[in-house]
Amino acid sequence: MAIGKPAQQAPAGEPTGRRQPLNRQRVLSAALAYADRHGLAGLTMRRLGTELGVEGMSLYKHVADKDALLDGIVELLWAEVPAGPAPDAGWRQALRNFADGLYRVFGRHPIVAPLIATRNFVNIEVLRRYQAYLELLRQTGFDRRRGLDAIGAVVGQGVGYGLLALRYTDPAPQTAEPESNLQRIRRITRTLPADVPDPLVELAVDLTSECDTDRCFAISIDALLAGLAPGPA
Amino acid sequence: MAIGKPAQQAPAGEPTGRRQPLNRQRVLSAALAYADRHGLAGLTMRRLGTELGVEGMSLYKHVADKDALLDGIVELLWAEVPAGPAPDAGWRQALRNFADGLYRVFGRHPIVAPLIATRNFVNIEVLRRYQAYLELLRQTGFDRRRGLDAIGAVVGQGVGYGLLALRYTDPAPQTAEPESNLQRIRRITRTLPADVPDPLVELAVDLTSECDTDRCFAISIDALLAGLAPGPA
DNA sequence: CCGGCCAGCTTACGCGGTAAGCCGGCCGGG
DNA sequence: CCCGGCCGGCTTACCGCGTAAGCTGGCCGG
Repeated sequence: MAIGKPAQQAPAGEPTGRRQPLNRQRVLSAALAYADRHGLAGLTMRRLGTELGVEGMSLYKHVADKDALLDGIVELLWAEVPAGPAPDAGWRQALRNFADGLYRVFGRHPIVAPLIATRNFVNIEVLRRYQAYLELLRQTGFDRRRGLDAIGAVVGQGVGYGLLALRYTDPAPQTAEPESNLQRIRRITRTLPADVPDPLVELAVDLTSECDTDRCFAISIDALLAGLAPGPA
Repeated sequence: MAIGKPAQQAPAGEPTGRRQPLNRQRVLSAALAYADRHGLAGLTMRRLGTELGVEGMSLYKHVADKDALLDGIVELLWAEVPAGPAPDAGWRQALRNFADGLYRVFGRHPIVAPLIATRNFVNIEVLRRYQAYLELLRQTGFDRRRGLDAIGAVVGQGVGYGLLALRYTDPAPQTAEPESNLQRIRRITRTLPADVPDPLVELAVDLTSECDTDRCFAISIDALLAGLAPGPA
């Protein structure tokens, strides 16, 4: 074998010996950060390894497999959502906050957040939040089932609009200077068949600029909350 | 080279010669069907090729690359949504129908439909539908921008609840006989840390059985539509 | 002082996407 | 009637991925 790194002794900074050992948390946050920057397709066990100064295979000591890694990322994303209602908030305000926090996660992690919608949904962070808000709802007179439905509705909106906002904006290039109008049109058109009638192209352009997803979200969460009410099923 | 299929002449059914040549449509629907049955991870260019009686590489004559294939599948999914308002329907009814059609796609293609939320959003089928419904809204007094917002809101709900319904149900096993209650608990718990408190486990179980996503969806789409109104921004 | 343990390393396998080029049959022009 | 080009499909080859299996060297409790 090659000698590997001869200096297992920490290069300069660690007290006792060897570098700070990995653990699930460090692996997951590194994965989230890496995917945020390099895209989901760019996230690879080997590359994540190098990022952490470690061989790819070593990660398997801390996550079962790549699926588990992705599920762990989802956990981290949920951890950014308010963990429970503010102490003085009414239930509507609390749920609005909850949904809003969820919605915002998509803005902060445009590339990674869709995992929330596509991977295993149930994880501790989710359960903790559901329980906290459910508790509040029960105190307000919701029965368990109605409460779960209400929370579900609110989560559905957060996720739905969060995704929609991304999709409307998404294929943005992220280069230094903003793209010209013509460039944008060409980019949008490229995935479409050649014979798309002009009005549809215009529509496509408007979709990425005219729509105010934030406002749509606010409006419809308010409408929803107005339509909900305590009581048994 | 190997002789390949010696009988290029159609085996029994085709008139002129060789098998019916592939085309984008056939490739896409085969891909959708295959992924429906074998999962997204199971969908492979080579395997899809064999499914179509063709070598994997041949598919690249009809789709640019795998990404384009997936985007094409999304197109097919959208094609299942009502293309425009029924002639006699009011705008609320039309939008409800639209959202509902979208929502149902997730039920019909539980494995594949999440692609709608994660891949390129803009494609012709989408544009066609947006235009059709936008047209109706404008006739009702919405200005273009408000109309787009309304459609967006409705789509957001369809997608959001569609996904949520899947996630609540999802990790179902699809074996012949239904799993025992204990099996289900174990399955749900497996992805969670070992020390989850019991109430959270109970919550997890309830999430997959107690929640009535259909009803949540109906309620909140109604609430939303009630809250929308024509007029300029 | 030493035995076990465990984080991380190495090797190796099968499979995925796809670039590049090849071939053989059909079809339209001479 | 012949022939040249075209085009659908085939072949080969490359590189990177996820991961099974086993190894190793240093730390730590006895």
